Amino acid sequence: MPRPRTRIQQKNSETILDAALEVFSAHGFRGATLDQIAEVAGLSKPNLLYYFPSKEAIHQALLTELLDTWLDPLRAMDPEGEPRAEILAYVRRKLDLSRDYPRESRLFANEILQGAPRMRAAIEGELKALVDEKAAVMTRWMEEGRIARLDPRHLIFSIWALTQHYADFDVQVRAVLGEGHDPIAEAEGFLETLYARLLTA
Amino acid sequence: MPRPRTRIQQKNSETILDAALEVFSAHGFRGATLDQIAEVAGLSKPNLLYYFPSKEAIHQALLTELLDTWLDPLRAMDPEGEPRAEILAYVRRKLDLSRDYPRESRLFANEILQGAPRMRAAIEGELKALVDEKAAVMTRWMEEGRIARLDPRHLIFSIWALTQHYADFDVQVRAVLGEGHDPIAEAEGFLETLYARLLTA
DNA sequence: GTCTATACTCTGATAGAC
DNA sequence: GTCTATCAGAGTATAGAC
Repeated sequence: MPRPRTRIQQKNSETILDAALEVFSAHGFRGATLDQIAEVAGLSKPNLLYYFPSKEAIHQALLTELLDTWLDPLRAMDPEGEPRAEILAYVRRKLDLSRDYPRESRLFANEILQGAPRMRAAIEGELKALVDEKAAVMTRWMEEGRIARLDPRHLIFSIWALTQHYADFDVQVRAVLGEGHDPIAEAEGFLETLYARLLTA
Repeated sequence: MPRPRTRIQQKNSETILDAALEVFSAHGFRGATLDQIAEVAGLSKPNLLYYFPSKEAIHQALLTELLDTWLDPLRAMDPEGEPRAEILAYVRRKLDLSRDYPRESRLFANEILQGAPRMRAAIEGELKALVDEKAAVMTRWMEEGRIARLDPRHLIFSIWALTQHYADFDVQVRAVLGEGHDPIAEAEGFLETLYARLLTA
Protein backbone atom coordinates (compact mmCIF):
# COMPACT_ATOMS: atom_id res chain seq x y z
CA MET A 1 0.00 0.00 0.00
CA PRO A 2 1.74 3.18 -1.17
CA ARG A 3 1.72 5.82 1.54
CA PRO A 4 -0.79 8.34 0.19
CA ARG A 5 1.42 11.23 -0.92
CA THR A 6 -0.23 12.84 -3.87
CA ARG A 7 -3.72 14.21 -3.75
CA ILE A 8 -5.01 11.58 -6.16
CA GLN A 9 -3.59 8.76 -4.09
CA GLN A 10 -5.15 10.18 -0.97
CA LYS A 11 -8.49 10.46 -2.71
CA ASN A 12 -8.43 6.97 -4.19
CA SER A 13 -7.44 5.36 -0.91
CA GLU A 14 -10.39 7.01 0.75
CA THR A 15 -12.74 6.02 -2.04
CA ILE A 16 -11.62 2.41 -1.71
CA LEU A 17 -11.97 2.36 2.05
CA ASP A 18 -15.43 3.84 1.86
CA ALA A 19 -16.53 1.31 -0.73
CA ALA A 20 -14.97 -1.48 1.29
CA LEU A 21 -16.80 -0.35 4.41
CA GLU A 22 -20.05 -0.43 2.49
CA VAL A 23 -19.46 -3.97 1.24
CA PHE A 24 -17.74 -5.54 4.25
CA SER A 25 -20.34 -4.22 6.67
CA ALA A 26 -23.16 -5.60 4.57
CA HIS A 27 -21.71 -9.03 3.78
CA GLY A 28 -18.91 -9.76 6.24
CA PHE A 29 -15.30 -10.42 5.31
CA ARG A 30 -15.80 -13.63 3.38
CA GLY A 31 -19.09 -12.52 1.87
CA ALA A 32 -17.54 -9.42 0.38
CA THR A 33 -15.71 -9.70 -2.94
CA LEU A 34 -13.11 -7.44 -4.49
CA ASP A 35 -15.35 -7.21 -7.54
CA GLN A 36 -18.13 -5.67 -5.46
CA ILE A 37 -15.77 -3.26 -3.76
CA ALA A 38 -14.25 -2.25 -7.07
CA GLU A 39 -17.70 -1.70 -8.53
CA VAL A 40 -18.82 0.51 -5.64
CA ALA A 41 -15.52 2.40 -5.72
CA GLY A 42 -15.75 2.89 -9.48
CA LEU A 43 -12.28 1.45 -9.96
CA SER A 44 -10.91 -1.69 -11.53
CA LYS A 45 -10.01 -4.65 -9.38
CA PRO A 46 -6.28 -4.52 -10.16
CA ASN A 47 -6.35 -0.84 -9.31
CA LEU A 48 -7.64 -1.67 -5.84
CA LEU A 49 -4.70 -3.96 -5.43
CA TYR A 50 -2.37 -1.21 -6.49
CA TYR A 51 -3.39 0.77 -3.42
CA PHE A 52 -3.71 -2.15 -1.01
CA PRO A 53 -1.68 -5.36 -1.20
CA SER A 54 -4.64 -7.62 -0.50
CA LYS A 55 -8.28 -7.91 0.48
CA GLU A 56 -7.11 -8.68 4.00
CA ALA A 57 -5.13 -5.42 4.10
CA ILE A 58 -8.16 -3.34 3.16
CA HIS A 59 -10.19 -4.96 5.88
CA GLN A 60 -7.43 -4.50 8.42
CA ALA A 61 -7.13 -0.81 7.54
CA LEU A 62 -10.84 -0.39 8.22
CA LEU A 63 -10.70 -2.18 11.56
CA THR A 64 -7.73 -0.18 12.78
CA GLU A 65 -9.43 3.07 11.91
CA LEU A 66 -12.65 1.82 13.48
CA LEU A 67 -11.34 1.06 16.94
CA ASP A 68 -10.60 4.66 17.83
CA THR A 69 -13.97 5.90 16.64
CA TRP A 70 -15.52 3.15 18.66
CA LEU A 71 -13.78 3.84 21.94
CA ASP A 72 -13.91 7.64 21.83
CA PRO A 73 -17.35 7.99 23.44
CA LEU A 74 -16.25 6.01 26.49
CA ARG A 75 -12.88 7.78 26.66
CA ALA A 76 -14.76 11.06 26.81
CA MET A 77 -16.57 10.09 30.01
CA ASP A 78 -15.20 12.53 32.58
CA PRO A 79 -14.31 11.09 36.02
CA GLU A 80 -14.75 14.56 37.51
CA GLY A 81 -18.14 15.21 35.95
CA GLU A 82 -21.59 14.70 37.41
CA PRO A 83 -22.09 10.90 37.32
CA ARG A 84 -25.63 10.67 36.01
CA ALA A 85 -25.01 13.32 33.37
CA GLU A 86 -21.75 11.68 32.29
CA ILE A 87 -23.37 8.29 31.82
CA LEU A 88 -26.37 9.71 29.99
CA ALA A 89 -24.04 11.70 27.75
CA TYR A 90 -22.13 8.51 27.01
CA VAL A 91 -25.36 6.78 26.03
CA ARG A 92 -26.21 9.68 23.76
CA ARG A 93 -22.80 9.64 22.09
CA LYS A 94 -23.06 5.91 21.46
CA LEU A 95 -26.52 6.39 20.00
CA ASP A 96 -25.14 9.13 17.77
CA LEU A 97 -22.62 6.62 16.45
CA SER A 98 -25.43 4.21 15.61
CA ARG A 99 -27.16 6.98 13.72
CA ASP A 100 -24.15 8.47 11.94
CA TYR A 101 -21.94 5.41 11.51
CA PRO A 102 -24.20 2.38 11.19
CA ARG A 103 -21.86 0.72 8.71
CA GLU A 104 -18.98 0.92 11.18
CA SER A 105 -21.22 -0.60 13.83
CA ARG A 106 -22.10 -3.51 11.57
CA LEU A 107 -18.48 -4.01 10.56
CA PHE A 108 -17.61 -4.29 14.22
CA ALA A 109 -20.56 -6.58 14.94
CA ASN A 110 -19.61 -8.89 12.08
CA GLU A 111 -16.10 -9.13 13.43
CA ILE A 112 -17.10 -9.92 17.03
CA LEU A 113 -19.89 -12.25 16.00
CA GLN A 114 -17.41 -14.42 14.16
CA GLY A 115 -15.10 -14.63 17.12
CA ALA A 116 -13.04 -11.48 16.49
CA PRO A 117 -10.43 -13.33 14.38
CA ARG A 118 -8.81 -10.04 13.35
CA MET A 119 -9.42 -7.96 16.46
CA ARG A 120 -8.76 -10.21 19.39
CA ALA A 121 -5.61 -8.40 20.47
CA ALA A 122 -7.30 -5.00 20.43
CA ILE A 123 -10.23 -6.29 22.44
CA GLU A 124 -8.17 -8.04 25.07
CA GLY A 125 -5.79 -5.10 25.23
CA GLU A 126 -6.98 -1.60 24.48
CA LEU A 127 -10.70 -2.20 24.90
CA LYS A 128 -10.40 -4.16 28.15
CA ALA A 129 -8.01 -1.59 29.61
CA LEU A 130 -10.38 1.27 28.87
CA VAL A 131 -13.35 -0.58 30.34
CA ASP A 132 -11.35 -1.45 33.47
CA GLU A 133 -10.43 2.20 33.88
CA LYS A 134 -13.96 3.52 33.46
CA ALA A 135 -15.48 0.72 35.53
CA ALA A 136 -13.26 1.87 38.39
CA VAL A 137 -14.60 5.40 37.99
CA MET A 138 -18.17 4.14 38.08
CA THR A 139 -17.44 2.03 41.14
CA ARG A 140 -16.17 5.12 42.91
CA TRP A 141 -19.34 6.99 41.98
CA MET A 142 -21.36 4.15 43.45
CA GLU A 143 -19.33 4.09 46.66
CA GLU A 144 -19.83 7.81 47.01
CA GLY A 145 -23.56 7.14 46.77
CA ARG A 146 -24.00 9.33 43.72
CA ILE A 147 -25.52 6.57 41.55
CA ALA A 148 -27.12 3.24 42.36
CA ARG A 149 -24.92 0.21 42.97
CA LEU A 150 -24.65 -2.02 39.90
CA ASP A 151 -22.03 -4.18 38.25
CA PRO A 152 -20.21 -1.46 36.27
CA ARG A 153 -19.07 -3.79 33.46
CA HIS A 154 -22.55 -5.10 32.85
CA LEU A 155 -23.74 -1.52 32.94
CA ILE A 156 -21.33 -0.76 30.11
CA PHE A 157 -22.40 -3.89 28.24
CA SER A 158 -25.99 -2.72 28.52
CA ILE A 159 -25.11 0.60 26.92
CA TRP A 160 -23.30 -1.13 24.08
CA ALA A 161 -26.12 -3.60 23.53
CA LEU A 162 -28.94 -1.07 23.66
CA THR A 163 -27.35 1.51 21.41
CA GLN A 164 -25.67 -0.73 18.84
CA HIS A 165 -28.87 -2.72 18.46
CA TYR A 166 -30.39 0.17 16.50
CA ALA A 167 -27.59 0.05 13.94
CA ASP A 168 -26.94 -3.68 13.79
CA PHE A 169 -30.55 -4.85 13.79
CA ASP A 170 -31.87 -1.85 11.88
CA VAL A 171 -33.74 -4.02 9.39
CA GLN A 172 -35.62 -5.80 12.14
CA VAL A 173 -36.33 -2.64 14.11
CA ARG A 174 -37.79 -0.93 11.07
CA ALA A 175 -39.81 -3.97 10.06
CA VAL A 176 -41.36 -4.21 13.52
CA LEU A 177 -42.07 -0.51 13.88
CA GLY A 178 -43.51 -0.15 10.39
CA GLU A 179 -43.59 3.09 8.41
CA GLY A 180 -43.40 6.57 9.84
CA HIS A 181 -40.91 6.03 12.64
CA ASP A 182 -37.51 7.45 13.45
CA PRO A 183 -36.15 4.53 15.51
CA ILE A 184 -33.14 6.29 16.94
CA ALA A 185 -35.03 9.43 17.89
CA GLU A 186 -37.49 7.24 19.78
CA ALA A 187 -34.67 5.24 21.30
CA GLU A 188 -33.12 8.40 22.68
CA GLY A 189 -36.14 9.13 24.83
CA PHE A 190 -36.54 5.52 25.85
CA LEU A 191 -32.92 5.11 26.89
CA GLU A 192 -32.93 8.38 28.77
CA THR A 193 -35.82 7.13 30.87
CA LEU A 194 -34.25 3.71 31.28
CA TYR A 195 -30.91 4.95 32.58
CA ALA A 196 -32.47 7.68 34.72
CA ARG A 197 -34.49 5.03 36.55
CA LEU A 198 -31.69 2.48 36.63
CA LEU A 199 -29.13 4.83 38.14
CA THR A 200 -31.47 6.12 40.82
CA ALA A 201 -30.94 4.04 43.94
CA MET B 1 -34.03 -33.31 0.11
CA PRO B 2 -35.56 -36.74 0.74
CA ARG B 3 -38.22 -36.63 3.41
CA PRO B 4 -36.50 -38.39 6.30
CA ARG B 5 -38.26 -41.75 6.43
CA THR B 6 -35.79 -44.29 7.64
CA ARG B 7 -34.00 -43.99 10.93
CA ILE B 8 -30.63 -43.51 9.23
CA GLN B 9 -31.96 -40.71 7.05
CA GLN B 10 -33.43 -38.99 10.05
CA LYS B 11 -30.17 -39.27 11.91
CA ASN B 12 -28.01 -38.04 9.04
CA SER B 13 -30.27 -35.07 8.36
CA GLU B 14 -29.94 -34.03 11.97
CA THR B 15 -26.19 -34.55 11.97
CA ILE B 16 -25.89 -32.34 8.92
CA LEU B 17 -28.10 -29.61 10.34
CA ASP B 18 -26.18 -29.57 13.58
CA ALA B 19 -22.86 -29.34 11.77
CA ALA B 20 -24.26 -26.64 9.51
CA LEU B 21 -25.46 -24.64 12.51
CA GLU B 22 -21.99 -24.85 13.98
CA VAL B 23 -20.34 -23.58 10.81
CA PHE B 24 -22.92 -21.05 9.57
CA SER B 25 -23.21 -19.40 12.98
CA ALA B 26 -19.46 -19.01 13.24
CA HIS B 27 -18.73 -17.79 9.72
CA GLY B 28 -21.95 -16.54 8.15
CA PHE B 29 -23.53 -17.95 5.02
CA ARG B 30 -20.81 -17.03 2.58
CA GLY B 31 -18.02 -17.68 5.03
CA ALA B 32 -19.18 -21.24 5.59
CA THR B 33 -18.13 -23.91 3.10
CA LEU B 34 -19.62 -27.31 2.40
CA ASP B 35 -16.20 -28.79 3.06
CA GLN B 36 -16.27 -27.47 6.63
CA ILE B 37 -19.81 -28.67 7.21
CA ALA B 38 -18.99 -32.10 5.79
CA GLU B 39 -15.93 -32.33 7.99
CA VAL B 40 -17.84 -31.43 11.16
CA ALA B 41 -20.66 -33.79 10.22
CA GLY B 42 -18.24 -36.59 9.44
CA LEU B 43 -19.76 -37.14 6.02
CA SER B 44 -18.56 -36.63 2.48
CA LYS B 45 -19.51 -33.50 0.62
CA PRO B 46 -21.56 -35.29 -2.04
CA ASN B 47 -23.38 -37.10 0.72
CA LEU B 48 -24.47 -33.76 2.18
CA LEU B 49 -25.92 -32.91 -1.18
CA TYR B 50 -27.78 -36.18 -1.27
CA TYR B 51 -29.77 -35.06 1.79
CA PHE B 52 -30.11 -31.41 0.84
CA PRO B 53 -30.20 -30.11 -2.73
CA SER B 54 -27.88 -27.18 -2.05
CA LYS B 55 -25.98 -25.16 0.50
CA GLU B 56 -28.79 -22.65 0.35
CA ALA B 57 -31.33 -25.35 1.25
CA ILE B 58 -29.40 -26.38 4.36
CA HIS B 59 -29.28 -22.78 5.50
CA GLN B 60 -32.96 -22.28 4.81
CA ALA B 61 -33.85 -25.39 6.80
CA LEU B 62 -31.94 -23.99 9.78
CA LEU B 63 -33.61 -20.59 9.58
CA THR B 64 -37.09 -22.04 9.36
CA GLU B 65 -36.49 -24.22 12.38
CA LEU B 66 -34.93 -21.27 14.20
CA LEU B 67 -37.83 -18.86 13.97
CA ASP B 68 -40.13 -20.87 16.21
CA THR B 69 -37.49 -21.37 18.88
CA TRP B 70 -36.85 -17.68 18.71
CA LEU B 71 -40.41 -16.50 19.10
CA ASP B 72 -41.53 -19.01 21.73
CA PRO B 73 -40.39 -16.99 24.77
CA LEU B 74 -42.48 -14.01 23.70
CA ARG B 75 -45.45 -16.18 22.73
CA ALA B 76 -45.40 -17.60 26.22
CA MET B 77 -45.96 -14.19 27.82
CA ASP B 78 -49.39 -14.51 29.42
CA PRO B 79 -51.76 -11.54 28.99
CA GLU B 80 -53.62 -12.64 32.10
CA GLY B 81 -50.52 -13.00 34.27
CA GLU B 82 -48.99 -10.51 36.68
CA PRO B 83 -47.32 -7.91 34.41
CA ARG B 84 -43.99 -7.46 36.16
CA ALA B 85 -43.56 -11.20 36.69
CA GLU B 86 -44.48 -11.95 33.06
CA ILE B 87 -41.95 -9.50 31.67
CA LEU B 88 -39.20 -10.66 34.02
CA ALA B 89 -39.97 -14.26 33.09
CA TYR B 90 -39.71 -13.31 29.43
CA VAL B 91 -36.29 -11.77 30.06
CA ARG B 92 -35.19 -14.92 31.85
CA ARG B 93 -36.39 -17.17 29.02
CA LYS B 94 -34.54 -15.07 26.46
CA LEU B 95 -31.40 -15.21 28.58
CA ASP B 96 -31.80 -18.98 28.80
CA LEU B 97 -31.80 -19.07 25.01
CA SER B 98 -28.53 -17.12 24.95
CA ARG B 99 -27.05 -19.65 27.36
CA ASP B 100 -28.42 -22.83 25.80
CA TYR B 101 -28.59 -21.86 22.12
CA PRO B 102 -25.83 -19.34 21.44
CA ARG B 103 -25.22 -20.73 17.96
CA GLU B 104 -28.84 -20.15 17.02
CA SER B 105 -28.56 -16.60 18.34
CA ARG B 106 -25.51 -15.93 16.20
CA LEU B 107 -27.11 -17.50 13.15
CA PHE B 108 -30.01 -15.11 13.59
CA ALA B 109 -27.72 -12.15 14.22
CA ASN B 110 -25.71 -12.89 11.10
CA GLU B 111 -28.89 -12.99 9.05
CA ILE B 112 -30.32 -9.71 10.37
CA LEU B 113 -26.98 -7.95 10.29
CA GLN B 114 -26.70 -8.61 6.59
CA GLY B 115 -30.14 -7.22 5.90
CA ALA B 116 -32.17 -10.40 6.45
CA PRO B 117 -31.89 -11.49 2.79
CA ARG B 118 -33.40 -14.88 3.59
CA MET B 119 -35.75 -13.94 6.43
CA ARG B 120 -37.36 -10.70 5.44
CA ALA B 121 -40.82 -12.19 4.95
CA ALA B 122 -40.80 -13.89 8.34
CA ILE B 123 -39.71 -10.70 10.06
CA GLU B 124 -42.24 -8.47 8.40
CA GLY B 125 -44.95 -11.08 8.87
CA GLU B 126 -44.84 -13.49 11.77
CA LEU B 127 -42.41 -11.55 13.96
CA LYS B 128 -44.09 -8.18 13.51
CA ALA B 129 -47.53 -9.67 14.14
CA LEU B 130 -46.41 -11.25 17.40
CA VAL B 131 -44.75 -8.05 18.59
CA ASP B 132 -47.86 -6.04 17.72
CA GLU B 133 -49.99 -8.45 19.72
CA LYS B 134 -47.77 -8.42 22.80
CA ALA B 135 -47.18 -4.67 22.58
CA ALA B 136 -50.93 -4.24 22.84
CA VAL B 137 -50.96 -6.37 25.98
CA MET B 138 -48.19 -4.29 27.51
CA THR B 139 -49.98 -1.08 26.60
CA ARG B 140 -53.05 -2.31 28.42
CA TRP B 141 -50.94 -3.13 31.48
CA MET B 142 -49.59 0.41 31.38
CA GLU B 143 -53.03 1.94 31.06
CA GLU B 144 -54.17 -0.09 34.02
CA GLY B 145 -51.29 1.43 35.95
CA ARG B 146 -49.71 -1.92 36.69
CA ILE B 147 -46.34 -1.07 35.14
CA ALA B 148 -44.68 2.20 34.21
CA ARG B 149 -45.52 3.85 30.91
CA LEU B 150 -42.93 3.14 28.20
CA ASP B 151 -42.90 2.56 24.47
CA PRO B 152 -43.74 -1.16 24.46
CA ARG B 153 -41.88 -1.92 21.22
CA HIS B 154 -38.68 -0.32 22.42
CA LEU B 155 -39.13 -2.20 25.67
CA ILE B 156 -39.17 -5.43 23.66
CA PHE B 157 -36.15 -4.28 21.62
CA SER B 158 -34.31 -3.65 24.87
CA ILE B 159 -34.97 -7.20 26.02
CA TRP B 160 -33.73 -8.60 22.70
CA ALA B 161 -30.64 -6.42 22.71
CA LEU B 162 -29.67 -7.03 26.34
CA THR B 163 -30.13 -10.78 26.30
CA GLN B 164 -28.82 -11.62 22.83
CA HIS B 165 -25.74 -9.51 23.46
CA TYR B 166 -24.41 -12.20 25.78
CA ALA B 167 -24.56 -14.81 23.02
CA ASP B 168 -23.65 -12.68 20.01
CA PHE B 169 -20.82 -10.70 21.59
CA ASP B 170 -19.69 -13.52 23.86
CA VAL B 171 -16.05 -13.17 22.81
CA GLN B 172 -16.01 -9.50 23.74
CA VAL B 173 -17.88 -9.99 27.00
CA ARG B 174 -15.46 -12.69 28.12
CA ALA B 175 -12.42 -10.70 27.05
CA VAL B 176 -13.57 -7.68 29.05
CA LEU B 177 -14.58 -9.62 32.16
CA GLY B 178 -11.45 -11.74 32.17
CA GLU B 179 -11.15 -15.17 33.77
CA GLY B 180 -13.40 -16.56 36.47
CA HIS B 181 -16.73 -15.13 35.39
CA ASP B 182 -20.04 -16.65 34.37
CA PRO B 183 -21.33 -13.80 32.19
CA ILE B 184 -24.89 -15.00 31.87
CA ALA B 185 -25.30 -15.77 35.57
CA GLU B 186 -24.15 -12.24 36.33
CA ALA B 187 -26.39 -10.83 33.62
CA GLU B 188 -29.40 -12.51 35.19
CA GLY B 189 -29.02 -10.50 38.36
CA PHE B 190 -28.21 -7.32 36.52
CA LEU B 191 -31.20 -7.56 34.20
CA GLU B 192 -33.54 -8.44 37.03
CA THR B 193 -32.55 -5.22 38.78
CA LEU B 194 -32.72 -3.23 35.57
CA TYR B 195 -36.24 -4.28 34.66
CA ALA B 196 -37.51 -4.10 38.22
CA ARG B 197 -36.49 -0.43 38.34
CA LEU B 198 -37.57 0.35 34.82
CA LEU B 199 -41.07 -1.03 35.21
CA THR B 200 -41.68 0.74 38.49
CA ALA B 201 -43.39 4.03 37.80
C1' DG C 1 -26.85 -44.57 0.10
C1' DT C 2 -22.21 -43.43 -0.11
C1' DC C 3 -17.97 -42.67 -2.29
C1' DT C 4 -14.26 -40.98 -5.95
C1' DA C 5 -13.56 -38.18 -9.60
C1' DT C 6 -14.49 -34.23 -11.94
C1' DA C 7 -16.95 -30.24 -14.25
C1' DC C 8 -17.54 -25.54 -13.89
C1' DT C 9 -17.78 -21.04 -11.71
C1' DC C 10 -16.11 -17.54 -8.81
C1' DT C 11 -12.53 -14.98 -6.69
C1' DG C 12 -8.05 -13.18 -5.15
C1' DA C 13 -4.03 -11.90 -7.13
C1' DT C 14 -0.37 -11.08 -10.95
C1' DA C 15 1.69 -9.88 -15.63
C1' DG C 16 2.38 -6.72 -18.78
C1' DA C 17 0.73 -3.20 -22.26
C1' DC C 18 -0.16 1.64 -22.38
C1' DG D 1 -1.43 4.89 -12.45
C1' DT D 2 -4.74 2.35 -14.79
C1' DC D 3 -6.30 -1.09 -17.77
C1' DT D 4 -6.97 -5.97 -20.21
C1' DA D 5 -5.89 -10.54 -19.89
C1' DT D 6 -5.04 -14.33 -17.28
C1' DC D 7 -3.53 -17.68 -13.65
C1' DA D 8 -4.20 -20.59 -9.60
C1' DG D 9 -6.97 -22.07 -6.04
C1' DA D 10 -11.23 -22.66 -3.73
C1' DG D 11 -15.92 -23.84 -3.78
C1' DT D 12 -20.57 -25.63 -5.32
C1' DA D 13 -22.51 -29.10 -7.56
C1' DT D 14 -22.90 -33.36 -10.59
C1' DA D 15 -21.68 -38.00 -12.85
C1' DG D 16 -21.23 -42.43 -12.24
C1' DA D 17 -19.08 -46.57 -9.96
C1' DC D 18 -20.08 -49.61 -6.18
